[in-house]
Amino acid sequence: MPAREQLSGETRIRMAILQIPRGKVSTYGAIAKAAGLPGYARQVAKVLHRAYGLPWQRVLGSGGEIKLRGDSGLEQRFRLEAEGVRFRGRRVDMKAHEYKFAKR
DNA sequence: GCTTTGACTGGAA
DNA sequence: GTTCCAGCCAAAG
Repeated sequence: MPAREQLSGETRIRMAILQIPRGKVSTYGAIAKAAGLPGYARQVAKVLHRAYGLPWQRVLGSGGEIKLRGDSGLEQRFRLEAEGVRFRGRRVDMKAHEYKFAKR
């Protein structure tokens, strides 16, 4: 298999997102870092926007805040609650649901 | 190949 | 709580 360094940023980001288990969530910054690309939060957002087959609902902004607007935001919240994720106001209870990526 | 875009972040006021 | 600002940089057009 190819070394991680040869994979595109998009691919790495996708792999990181796919590691998030059901009932857990993560943030843009954390995913970028887990993908080996610290500071690429915006890239994560763009990949998610395409999100072919990715669990996009498990990705939140810093502090567990939903960054989507309108319907998408409501749907995200709805889907997460269906997985057992608890909300406090407009944020997810990160203390209970933040996913820590495995160490390389 | 240059310009725009982006579901961001963290700090300051 | 808020608004504003600068930084990050690949992917899309």
